[in-house]
Formats: sequence, structure tokens, C-alpha cells
Amino acid sequence: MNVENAQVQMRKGILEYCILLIISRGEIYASEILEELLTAKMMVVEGTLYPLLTRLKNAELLDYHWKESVSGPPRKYYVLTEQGRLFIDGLNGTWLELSESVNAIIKNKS
Amino acid sequence: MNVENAQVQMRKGILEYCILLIISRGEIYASEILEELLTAKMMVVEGTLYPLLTRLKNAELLDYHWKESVSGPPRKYYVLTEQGRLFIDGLNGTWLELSESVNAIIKNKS
DNA sequence: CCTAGTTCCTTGCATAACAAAGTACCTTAG
DNA sequence: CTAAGGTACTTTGTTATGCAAGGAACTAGG
Repeated sequence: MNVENAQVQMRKGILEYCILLIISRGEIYASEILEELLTAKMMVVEGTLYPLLTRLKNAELLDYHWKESVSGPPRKYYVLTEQGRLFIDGLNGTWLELSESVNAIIKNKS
Repeated sequence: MNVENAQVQMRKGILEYCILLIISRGEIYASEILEELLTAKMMVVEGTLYPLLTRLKNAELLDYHWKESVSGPPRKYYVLTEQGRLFIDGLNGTWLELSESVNAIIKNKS
């Protein structure tokens, strides 16, 4: 049990939310998502991201379509479904509540 | 995949952090921790909390001592170890960074 | 006793993260 | 044409974890 592992743990829970947020900005494919998450210090690897995208697709929060690339194999571009948009609305509220809960606990420090 | 499950997922990651924060305020036993977390809408159950406390104890972030109760079996009162204090300091930074990362992604919405 | 309340612990299942290896397609250089 | 290297997506097996459910152990009151 070290700080690094705990950091990863903390980030894991909201990973799904962040992915949906990123996709909500417009169609995007997995490697780009990976890059964005790493830039935001979210520490995610392929083996986590791809299965998660598939789960979200199966839950009909996401949809995708293939597009050819100028430099490599075709890419799966993901977009939010209508259901996905509603889902994010819910999570926005959850994130706010969560931030507030944690900050309340922090402030109660005595 | 529904909103409720995702809420639970989001909270899970930072559960450990919240537990440490609560214990940092002074000695406390499991049922009280459970109550506090539920008040803060953290949705935790016994089957999750007890093993987690044991893990944190084994990692030497926590220590405990027994105290008799006026109404029931004796209670395990948990306190932070010195290592636990250092660990929390690290997580405080992680939480700040995480909030900022997520809020940055949210604001990038276009 | 027996029941009910409190407190802590364990077991077994389902889910999920991840490292690592695998598949497949594209471009470029020789 | 083909070999090498890059990009992109997928799968597999291990490990960790969350949780429902059940259990154990103690107290107090009828």
C-alpha cells in the first residue's frame, strides 16, 4: 500500500465519467482518448480503456463508426448516444455532490 | 449500467481517502465510521468497510485498541499511525489534482 | 433461557483493472 | 514485392476488490 497505488485507485472511480466527458466534446478514437487522459494525469492503459469503451458501447451510452486514417489502420470513432447524454447529466450531479462530500469531511478536520 | 452504479463507482475510489480523513479526526470505531460515510452519502456497507480497515491496519497506516462498550461487545477504536499521517498528506495533494483535472475536462466542453 | 440489539468477521461470487501478448492494417524503404 | 516499423484494436489470465449474506460473540431485558 503506497501513495502511488492510492492515487490510481482514486482516479479509477471517475475514469468512466472522464471518458464520457471527453467523448461528449465530439467524435474521437481510443488512442486520442488515452492521450487526453494521460495529459490530465489520469494514468490509464490500453488494457483498461478498450474493454471499458466496449462496456459503454454495450450499455448503449456510446456508439462508434469506422473511419479511415491517412497513416495506419482504420479507427473506431466514438460518439455519445442520446442515452449517453442523459447519463452524463446524472454524473455531473454526482461529481458535484462527491466533491462537496469530500470537502466537507476535509473541513471538519479538528 | 445505470446512473446509480456509476455513482457508487465514482465514490469507491476515494473511499479509502475519506476513511483516513475521518479517522484522522480522532479515535473511532467501525460502526461510527459507517454512519459518517452514509451521512456524507458515500454508500458503503459492512462487507466493504471491515476488510478495508484490516488492509489499512496491515499496511500500518492504522492501529487500533479495544475499548469496552456500555451496550454490546467491545469496540475496536482505530487511530492513524505516523505513517498514516504522511499518507494522508500525499492523498490531499492527489485529491486536489484530481478535482482540478476533472474540472479542467468539464470546462473544455465545447 | 430466549430474544433483540450491537459489533465485528468471513466466505464465495461477480466484476474489473491491468500487464502482456496477439491480430490486423498501413506506409515506407530497399 | 517484401520486410520493418508504426498505428490501432482485441484478448487472455491473473489479481484485486466490492458486496451480499451469513455467522460469531457480547450485552441487556423479559
